[in-house]
Amino acid sequence: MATDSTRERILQAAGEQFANDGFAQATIRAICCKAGVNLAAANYYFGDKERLYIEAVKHARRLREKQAPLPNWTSSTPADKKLRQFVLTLLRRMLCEPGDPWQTRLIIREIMEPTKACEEMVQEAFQPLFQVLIDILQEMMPETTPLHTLHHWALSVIGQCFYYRANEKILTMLIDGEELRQQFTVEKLSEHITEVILRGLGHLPPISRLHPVTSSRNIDDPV
Amino acid sequence: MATDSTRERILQAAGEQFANDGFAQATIRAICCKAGVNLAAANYYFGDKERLYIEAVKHARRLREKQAPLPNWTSSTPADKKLRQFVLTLLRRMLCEPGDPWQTRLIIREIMEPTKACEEMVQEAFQPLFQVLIDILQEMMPETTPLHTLHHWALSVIGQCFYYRANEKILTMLIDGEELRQQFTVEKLSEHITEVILRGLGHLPPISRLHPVTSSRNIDDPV
DNA sequence: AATTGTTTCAAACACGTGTTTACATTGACC
DNA sequence: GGTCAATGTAAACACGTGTTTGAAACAATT
Repeated sequence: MATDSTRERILQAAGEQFANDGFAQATIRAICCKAGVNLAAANYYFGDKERLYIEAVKHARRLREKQAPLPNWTSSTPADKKLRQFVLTLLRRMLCEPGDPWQTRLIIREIMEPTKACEEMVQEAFQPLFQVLIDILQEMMPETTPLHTLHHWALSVIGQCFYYRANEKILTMLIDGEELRQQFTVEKLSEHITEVILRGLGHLPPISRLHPVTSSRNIDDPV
Repeated sequence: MATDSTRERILQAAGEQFANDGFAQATIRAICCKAGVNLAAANYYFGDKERLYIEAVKHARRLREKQAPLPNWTSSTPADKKLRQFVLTLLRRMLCEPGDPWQTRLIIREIMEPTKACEEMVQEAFQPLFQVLIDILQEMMPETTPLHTLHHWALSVIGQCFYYRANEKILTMLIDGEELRQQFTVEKLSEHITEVILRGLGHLPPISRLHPVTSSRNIDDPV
């Protein structure tokens, strides 16, 4: 049908506009203009601006998950390999190169300023993904590890990944452009983040033995 | 002068409104109403909405730095203690409990969606803070460590801290409220984040020896 | 007391926005 | 070909917003 074409065009244009300008700043006029359809078409297909926004967010998330899916693991896949691939996938979704990352920008916006679209997104996508990460970490830590400790480590993983997308603009002001291009690729970042976690969990040899343990307080290993 | 009083009142009200609603959504009418001054007063004192916003952001940052300053260190202060206190300070600024954290919400907004106010903020506050962190890390890592590696580790620290503020709403949907209240305090979070980094750098004993090193690839220690 | 500069105020202006409406066009089905 | 529902279009509407204006209230100085 031709209707699907206009509907799709509006959804695409709306996604880009909302990602760039936010919900309030983006105008239906600009969206319809970019989509090459009449002003009233958006309201005709989606009712009002808010429902259009919600649909655009859902659309963006579905797109993004297809573009960067988690690999299939077997029961024999080692946990640290799963962690490595998990981080890589998360970063791919965040930074989504190559191509225009409007989907992720839109999702980040929704995370920072949740609307009605957020709840669906969390339950459909974030909650399961979070659980996958928890399961991986659980394999790498003692059985007796309390749940909140698993949560802390999981958020350490996600936090590091999230930062590079969220503070993109700040990064370009703090770090030289050439260094960013060469050392802050998806591959190198995922490599670094994985190593921070693996070393932290004692699954990799320490980074150097030049500096001995000089903790200013004692850590009692509960096991 | 009485003029200073109204100016201050507008600045305070503007900060709260902009923090809650963002630049576009916040209205001068609402700000002046909350401040208890006439509608035209905002334009009278600040010219236009954008300059009011910029002043509000500057005001918020200055307030926040006074409320949570970095401690004074001597040359004999051990690096891991400095790191611990750095993380604690950063988290205090982010989460700024107790009290209404409108200052931080406004700053986070500016980070996510930079305007003219951002450049001043980065150069006056973030750049120096970033350098302090780099210096601390440099003390804990081999002399030969390349700059971009220091940057990676520094961003691992900041990223973990940032996440808890930025994704506040998401956290409440992923993690039980009671657990959040008990296990996600500023003190416990800073403790965890510091330990992730210290263990990663080999400055603390590993978390457990139950699970042996099972890396699926080799790490060549360049030193 | 008069004057001058500053601050406050209510009202109005100009503009952009989401939404609606009434009409035109299309396209499938009998 | 005629009918009718679905879709596309342009214009208008209703409302909220940032900003301006011109006068009133006030403070300080002469």
